[in-house]
Amino acid sequence: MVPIRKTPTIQDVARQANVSAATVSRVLSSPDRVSKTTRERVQAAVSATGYTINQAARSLRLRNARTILMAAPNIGNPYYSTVLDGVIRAASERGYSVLVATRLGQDPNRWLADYLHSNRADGLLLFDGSLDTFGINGSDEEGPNLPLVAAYDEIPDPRVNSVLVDNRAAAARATRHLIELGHTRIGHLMSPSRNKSLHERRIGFEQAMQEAGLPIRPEWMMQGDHSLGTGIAAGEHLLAQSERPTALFCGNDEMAIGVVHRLRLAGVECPRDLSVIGFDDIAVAAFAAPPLTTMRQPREDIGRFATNTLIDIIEGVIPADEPVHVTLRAELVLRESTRRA
Amino acid sequence: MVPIRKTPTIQDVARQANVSAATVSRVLSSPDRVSKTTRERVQAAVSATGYTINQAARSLRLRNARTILMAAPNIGNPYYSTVLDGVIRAASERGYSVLVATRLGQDPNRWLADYLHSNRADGLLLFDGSLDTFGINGSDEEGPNLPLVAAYDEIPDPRVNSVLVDNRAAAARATRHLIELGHTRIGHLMSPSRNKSLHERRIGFEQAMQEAGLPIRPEWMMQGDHSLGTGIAAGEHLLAQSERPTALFCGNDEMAIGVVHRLRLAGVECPRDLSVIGFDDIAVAAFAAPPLTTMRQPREDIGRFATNTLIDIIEGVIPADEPVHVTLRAELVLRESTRRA
DNA sequence: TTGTAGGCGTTATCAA
DNA sequence: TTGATAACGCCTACAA
Repeated sequence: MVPIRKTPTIQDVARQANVSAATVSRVLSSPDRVSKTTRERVQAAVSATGYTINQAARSLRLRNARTILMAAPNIGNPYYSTVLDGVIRAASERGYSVLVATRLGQDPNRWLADYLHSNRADGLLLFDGSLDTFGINGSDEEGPNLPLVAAYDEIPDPRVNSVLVDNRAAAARATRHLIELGHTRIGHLMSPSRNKSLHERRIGFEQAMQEAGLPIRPEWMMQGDHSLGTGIAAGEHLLAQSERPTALFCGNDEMAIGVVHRLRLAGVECPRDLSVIGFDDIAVAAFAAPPLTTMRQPREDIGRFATNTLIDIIEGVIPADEPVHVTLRAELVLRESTRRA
Repeated sequence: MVPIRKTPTIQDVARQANVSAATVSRVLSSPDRVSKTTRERVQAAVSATGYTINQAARSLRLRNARTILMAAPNIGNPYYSTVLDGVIRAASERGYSVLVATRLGQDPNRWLADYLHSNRADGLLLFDGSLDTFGINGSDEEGPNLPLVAAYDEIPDPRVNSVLVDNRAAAARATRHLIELGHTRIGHLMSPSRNKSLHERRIGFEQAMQEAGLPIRPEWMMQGDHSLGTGIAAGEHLLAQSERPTALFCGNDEMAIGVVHRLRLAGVECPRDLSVIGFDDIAVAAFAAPPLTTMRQPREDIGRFATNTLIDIIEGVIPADEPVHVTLRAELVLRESTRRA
C-alpha cells in the first residue's frame, strides 16, 4: 500500500522546509546567499525528500546541458576508446556528461549541428576526419561558431581549435633512436601521404637522416596503407633486394608487425638481422614477437586536453574567437624489436 | 551587420507558416493529423528557419530523454568498447542517444539513480559487476524499478534483466574441440572461481570431459587470475611435470598467451607439443604467435541485445515486472594454436 | 482540421 | 535575506 511516489520537485522540498522554491534553488546553486539557519533547514529537506534536480528543466532554463558530444568514426577501435576514456575522465572532473556518437546518419554535419542546437550538448569533440568542420560551423560568413575541438590527423582549417600530436618530431625521434643504436643503413615504410599529418612522419624521418648525414636510399623508402598486408608486401620488397637496411622505421605498428612476420618466414630475424620501430603503440605491440619498440601516441592525453579545451571554450574561460592549437608529444617505448647495429 | 540569430523555436516556425505552434508540433509528431496543405507549408517553414526541436523542453514536457546511460568500469578496455559499439548502433537505430559513464563518484548507486531521476537518461545499461543492483533499484519493498539491464559475468539477482553469455556451453564446446582433434590428455587453466559465471567455464570443461569418458587429472587443473603472469606460472607448473597434457583449455586468452610464451622458452612448441585454446578472442589473439584458437564472446551482440531489451522496457514493449534473461552463445574461432593429436 | 491555454521544473529578476 | 512571478520551449487536452 505504498503511495505512488513521484520524483520530488523543488516545490516539494520547499514545502517541506517551509520556504519558497526560489530559496531552495539558491541553497543549491549559491549557498552563501542564504542564511545559515534556512540553509540547513533546506538541506535537511533535500535529503529527507531524496530530491534530485531535474536536468531537463534546468537545461531549458539555463540554455545549457552540461554535456559534451564526442564524435568518432568507430568506438570499437582501441584508439578511439582510449581517447574516450580520457574524455570521460576530464569531463566528469568538471561536472560534464559525455554523449558518444558514431552513427551520424545521412548528413553528418547537420546531424551534429542539430545536436548542439537542440540543447542536448554544449560542445563537440570531433575525432572523425571525414567530417567537414566548415559545414558544422555554418557557412563562413555568418554567426558565432559552435564550441568545437577537433583532434584527428588532418586539420585543414586553422580556425578550428585542435589537439594534435607532433608527428614530425615523433618520427624524427624514432629515427634518431635507430641512429643512436649505430645503424646507418635505415629504411622507411611510409604512411599514406594523402594525409598531411601522416606525411609529417616521412618529413621527420628525412630530417633526422639528413641531420645525421645519412643517405636516404630510394629503394628502402616504401609506401604502405597502414595495414598488415602492406607490411608483408614491404617485407617481400626488402627480401628481393641484394642489399638490405639494418633498421626500418615503420609509419605504424600494423605494418611493422607485417614486415617482421614476413621476414621471419624467410629466416631474416628481428632484431638480429633487422631492427624495426613502429608508431602508435597499439595494444598488440607489446604482445608481438618480438615485442615491438614504437612511438606511443598519448591517446588519453589527447582526450583530456581536447575535453578541457572544449569546456574552457564553453564556459568562456578561453575566448572563442582565437583558435587554440595544442600539440602533444609521442613517447618512445623501448621493447625488443630494436638493438645495437 | 547580420542580426544576431537565435536558434529558432517552434513559435518562429509557426509565425513563418501562419499557423499555431500546436500545428507545427503536430506536423512534427503526427503528420497525418494535419491537412496536406498546411503540412507542406509547415515543413517548408521548418527548413526555411532551420528549426531544430529543443530537446530540453521536450524532455521536460514528455518526462523522458530518449537517452540511455551505459555504465562500465573502464571504457579503455577493448571488451567494453566493443560492447559500446553495439550499444551505440542499436540505440541510434531506435533514435536514442548514449551517455557513457565510468567515473561514478563516491556513491555509485546513488549517482546512477540520480541520473535517471534527473531526467537525463531513461534507462541504464550496467556493465560493471562491482555495482550493486539492489542499491540502484531502491530498497526491495518500495516503488517501481528503474529501467535497467545488467550484462556482466556475475548476475546475483534474478529480478534484474540480464544479457549473458552461456559460459558453460562455451567451455564445453572448447573442450570438445580438443577432444575432436583426438586429444585425450587435456588440462585446464581455470578462471578465478569467485565469479559464478567464470566458474561455469570450469563446469563446462568437466562436463565435456566426463561425457567423453576422459579423466580429469588434478595436476593438470591449474588456477589463474586471468593475467598473462598466471599463464606463465601455469607454463612453469606444466614444465615441472614428468607427464604433460597434449592439449590445454585456458579460461581466457591472456593466460593462454602466457602459457604458450613460457613453454616456447623451454622448447615446448605450440601447437606441435601442446594444443592451446583460449577464451574471449581479444584483439591480440589473432596476432599472437601462433594465432590463438579461442571462443569468441559476442561482445557487440551483448551490447545490441542489452540495448534493445532496455529500450523495449522503457517503451513498455516488454512488461517491466517480468525480468528478461537473454543468453548468448560464444563462437569457436579456429586459428593455429590447436591441431590434431 | 486547427487554435487556445496551461503546465512540465527550474532559475533570474524584481520587490519586499 | 527571502518570496512572488515570469519565462525557458514544448506538447496535449479541450474547444471551436
